[in-house]
Formats: sequence, structure tokens, C-alpha cells
Amino acid sequence: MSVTLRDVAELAGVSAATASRALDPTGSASSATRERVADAARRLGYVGNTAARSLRTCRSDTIGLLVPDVRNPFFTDLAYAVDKAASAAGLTVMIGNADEDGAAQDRYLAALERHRIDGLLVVPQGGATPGLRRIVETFPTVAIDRDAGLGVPVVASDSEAGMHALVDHAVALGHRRFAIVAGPQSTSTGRVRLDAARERLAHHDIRLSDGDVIEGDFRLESGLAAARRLLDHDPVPDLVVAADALMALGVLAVIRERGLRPGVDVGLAAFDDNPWFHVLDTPVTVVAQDTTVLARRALDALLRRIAGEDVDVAPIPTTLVVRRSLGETTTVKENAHE
Amino acid sequence: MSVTLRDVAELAGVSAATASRALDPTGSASSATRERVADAARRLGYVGNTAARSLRTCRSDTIGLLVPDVRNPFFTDLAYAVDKAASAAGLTVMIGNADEDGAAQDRYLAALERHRIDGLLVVPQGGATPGLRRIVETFPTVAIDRDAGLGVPVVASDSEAGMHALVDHAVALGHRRFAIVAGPQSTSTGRVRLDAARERLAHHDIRLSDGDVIEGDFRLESGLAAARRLLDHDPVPDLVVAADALMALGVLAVIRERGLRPGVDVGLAAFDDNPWFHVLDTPVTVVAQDTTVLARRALDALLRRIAGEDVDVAPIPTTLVVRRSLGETTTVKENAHE
DNA sequence: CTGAAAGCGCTTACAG
DNA sequence: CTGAAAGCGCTTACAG
Repeated sequence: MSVTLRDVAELAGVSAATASRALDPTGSASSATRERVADAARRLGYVGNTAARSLRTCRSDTIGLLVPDVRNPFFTDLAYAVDKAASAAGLTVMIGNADEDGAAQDRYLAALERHRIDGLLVVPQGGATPGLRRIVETFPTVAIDRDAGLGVPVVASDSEAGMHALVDHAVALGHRRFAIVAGPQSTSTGRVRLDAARERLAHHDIRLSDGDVIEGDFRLESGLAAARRLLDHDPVPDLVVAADALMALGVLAVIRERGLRPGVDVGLAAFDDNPWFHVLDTPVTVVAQDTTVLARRALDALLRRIAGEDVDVAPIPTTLVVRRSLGETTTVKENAHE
Repeated sequence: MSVTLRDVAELAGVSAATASRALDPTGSASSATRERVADAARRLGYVGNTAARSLRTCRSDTIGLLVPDVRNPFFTDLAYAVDKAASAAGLTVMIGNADEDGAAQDRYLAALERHRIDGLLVVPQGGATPGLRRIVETFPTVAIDRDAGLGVPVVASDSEAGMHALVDHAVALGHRRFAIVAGPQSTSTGRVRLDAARERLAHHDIRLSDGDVIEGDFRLESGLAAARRLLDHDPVPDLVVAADALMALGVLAVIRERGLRPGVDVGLAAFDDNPWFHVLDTPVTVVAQDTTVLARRALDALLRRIAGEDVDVAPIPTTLVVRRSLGETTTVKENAHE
């Protein structure tokens, strides 16, 4: 139907094989041929057919990216960054949204498999589904953000150092009564952030009792629900730390709903930054992750896995972005070296 | 390398052709054969190869979706909805981010062409780039949200009715001095929303002078910049209407930056809803678009175009979501019928 | 209902 | 540097 390499070859007066080589920068062809073929291709509006090419080469130049919830700004950003990095490397990315649903995740994974992706970047949902286990055995895979014990390299922020820095900062400001809206304990990020907070608080001789921690699911509504319970405490906590931006937004709403002043009557801090956080009525102090670096490192690691190399990725430093929700004045503190 | 249809056929004791038909629900095969083949496929872990299939059938079962800015929540939502609708129809979608950059858009479009997508859904950037014009001639295409005069069906919200409802609502509340942060006038949505506001205001005997309208680019920063100029006016406007959610967020920040109370000293309203709008300190009154319906209609239209049918899509009704940024109490008003 | 055969559009050893 | 040939994994008329 459309223009094929044969058409180009004919117009250029060479064989299809030669046309193929001439179009390939690394193929051997005289510069005269190269020019004639390029010319013919241009005149005919030739566009290579990836299906034919990948059937022949067993490479699709396509990678998959599976995230739990594309509408969570952190993952939107991550997907954006991955797409950018991959495009720069000449790779196409197929983005899939697990959507908090194991079956949906597996359906999507099956599609990736049919497309014979060269490799997979995945932010695993809590437990690994059968489909995920299967694909991990079949394709080079790198996990981003979360470690689900899949036995693949994991590219993630140094959540521990980030949380330590945040706790230190809050304690230095005089906060003592901490309340935490944790992430799902079925995810490594949910666990690590909570454990790191506990640990660092203990270091400051602060103990968290059971009622001080409520587990959310990284979404807005769960932040709302958790905050309502946390702010029922008497006395009210000095501050609430949320394990992600969306839950923090929920906490902020509840603080106001109670007639309390955020940053004055109750502090708020969160993991993950958000383009809108600095324009909120109370700019939120956060531990920011660098999605660009996360994406680049992950893609690097995946490319190396595809090439059969072993990879080992160091945790990626976070940044403590001090704003005003803990009652401070604005500055940015790097905590790369913890 | 991986399991092929031949392997399945051998194990099942039939020819590859029969195996192919047995696996195809519409292919003719005895139920005994069907079972044996399905069994063999299961045991071998057979997964079809889309490259081979689409090379043969000239269908990729893949569509492209090109948006101007994936990180704008409206487009994130739209992409999510399109992906969901497409998955349900057994289609894979390749999402591309033009990223406010014509060259990036064309690079992405070229990739889609190499993949021989079955059709394209596009939210066109201002002017049509060469790559876009080309692809529109080559593949069935449907525009979503914006009309760039490409000569393809356009699936969009009824911005005009939505803006009329919003203006009527604001006027009924007593607002008279309007200021507008418009969308880029190079986009149809930017133009239609502004024209509709002007028109409806005139109907209420309100005229906008030049300084009352500032053109933004649908992003946060432009809302910030526009609001700073708009709020320099003396007297300050009764309200600011923003052409999208991100710019509205910027306006809200500036209102507070000036020490004014949103919804009390200055009203705010916007086009597009946003999951976070209802938890802001001042819940914003908006004209909400239904991205799910938009996506479904667009996919429907595209499928019909692919089938060679003519399509004609009616504008999709918006919803006026009354919150408190104009000084009201909360209710939702449908304005399906203007 | 089933099989043999052809062919989709490429790339790549193999010769020359 | 170039060409002829084979083949990647499917699907689908064509016979039977």
C-alpha cells in the first residue's frame, strides 16, 4: 500500500539490499549510492516499516513503561521524563497504566509482550502479579521507584536520606508531636519512608504511637480520610507528614476544614514535590525527587540490561525544599550527602 | 527465539494455518481443533507477534495520540481516558507529547508513521506543522479538543455554551468588571472561549476593554504573569476568568500575593476542572469538561473514519460546577442545553 | 474444516 | 561496494 524499500531501490537503480544499506548510517555503501538512495527516498516520501524491520531484526526499538497511576503527578512527571529520555535515544515508549488493578496490569503486559518490547521499565504495584513475574523472566526489566523483590535492578530515590533530612528539619524547628500519613505498606516506598521516619524520630528521642500513623494509598481521598482521624487527636499533632503529594493535598484541606492555620497551628510536610505546591496558600515543604535523573538512570540501566551487562544503580539523592508549611522561611537544602 | 505459531501447530498436530484459524475466534475450525490448539498455546506460553501479524494484515491495532502537553492535567486526564477506551476496544495507544515544540511533534509523528498506526487522535498545537499535514493525508485522523482547520472531524466540548453559562452565573452574582486570562489565540479553544465570553458579556451590556484581556499559554506561569498585570488595575476587577485550570492556579496565587481574599475581594473562575480544585483554600468555580465522553466519542469517530465512514460529531456538553470562588454556595448546574 | 503456498517489507550473511 | 537469496512469524485466498 505505502511506499516500500523496493520502490526506493528501483527509483535509485539499485537492489533493495543496497538501498537498505545506503539508508543505514552504519551500512556500507558508496557515497554516490547513498545520495541517490536518499534522494529517491525523499522524493517518494519513504518511511520505514517498523513491523517488517523488527520481524527481521528481532528488535522493536520500543520499551514499555508501566506505572500504577498515570494521573498521580509524580508518575505523570516520571512518564514524561522517561519518554523524553527514550526519544532522545531513538526509542519509542509504550506507556501503560496499571490503574490499581492487577488484571488491567496483566492485560497491558500481555500487549507489551505481543509487541516484543526490547525491555520494560516498571513501577510495580504492591504484589507482583503473575503477568509481571512472567514478563520479568522474558524481557530485560528495570524497576523504578519501587522495589517489589522482582530480582531486577531498582532505580529509586534515596528515600531514607530524604526522610531523615525532613525529620531533622522539622525537629530543629521545634516540632515534636508527629503524625504520619504513610504510603501503602505493600509498597517499598510506603515502607521505607515510614521506617526512616520512625528511625530518625527515635534518634531524636521521639516515639510514634500507633494512632499517630495512618496508612493511605497515595491518593487524595486517603489523605483526606487519614487527616480527619489524625486531627481528632487531643492535643492536635504539631505537624503531619504525608508520604506523597496527593495525600498532602488532602491533609491540607482537612487542616483548613478544621479551622486551623496550616504552618501555624499545624505543620505539613510531604514526600514528592508538585508544580502547584509553591502557589498554594501555604507553600508546602517537601522532599523532592528528581524525576529527570530517575528516568535517565533507569533508561541507562535498561539499555545495559538489554546489552546483557550487569547493572547496579546507586540511590538517587533527593532535595529538601523548605517552604512555609512548617513555619519556616523559604530556602532549598540539598541533602545529597546526608 | 520465542514460541511461534509453528511450535503451537506442531504440538497440536495441525498446520500453522489451522492453528492460526483456531486461535482466531472468527476463524473456521472444529471445536476439537480449537481446543487442542488453545491447549498447546497455553502449554507453550504462546504470545502472538504483532510485528508479523501487522506486516501480513496491514493493520497494527495501534492508534496514536498526540497532545500538546501531557503534564497539563486536562491532557493527562484525556490521555488516561483515551487509553482506557482504546484498551477496551483491543487497541494499543502510543501517546506522544508535542511539548510545545513543532520539531518534537514531527519527530513523534514520524515514529507513528513508521509504526503504521491505524489512525491518529490529535490535539493540534497552534499551527499545523508539515509533519501533521502529511500524516493527516496518510492516516485516518480525528482532532480532539481543538480545531486546527485540518479538514478532519473535531470532537470537542461545547465551549461556547459553557462560557455563556459561566458568564450568566457570574453576572447573576453581581459581577460586572470582568478580567480574562485567555488561552493562546493560535488555538481554537483559546479563541472560542474568549469570543464566547465577549459575546455573552455584550449580551449583558458589559464591554471588555483591551487591558481586561491578557493572553496566556495555558500554563501556570502565564497565569501568574497575566494576573499580576490584571490586578494592577484600579479599581481591581470583580473577577478573573481563566481559560484553563493551570492559569487559574496562577491567578489564585497572585490574588493572595496581593493580600486579597479570593472569592471575596476578587472572584475567580476557570475553564476545566481539576481533581485538586475542590480542596483548595478557595474551591474554584469551573466549567468542567467530560474527558471520558470526549475520549469515547473521539475513539468512536476514529474507528468510523478507519472503516471509511463519514462522521459528524456534535459538541459535547460541559458542566458548570459552582463552588465558592465567586462567592457562592456549592451546587452543580448542568448546561447541556445552554 | 484443513493444508500447502504465497507473501507482507525488511535485513543480513554469503559471494563476488 | 553490491546483488541474489533466504527468512523473520504470521494470515489468507485457493483447493480440496
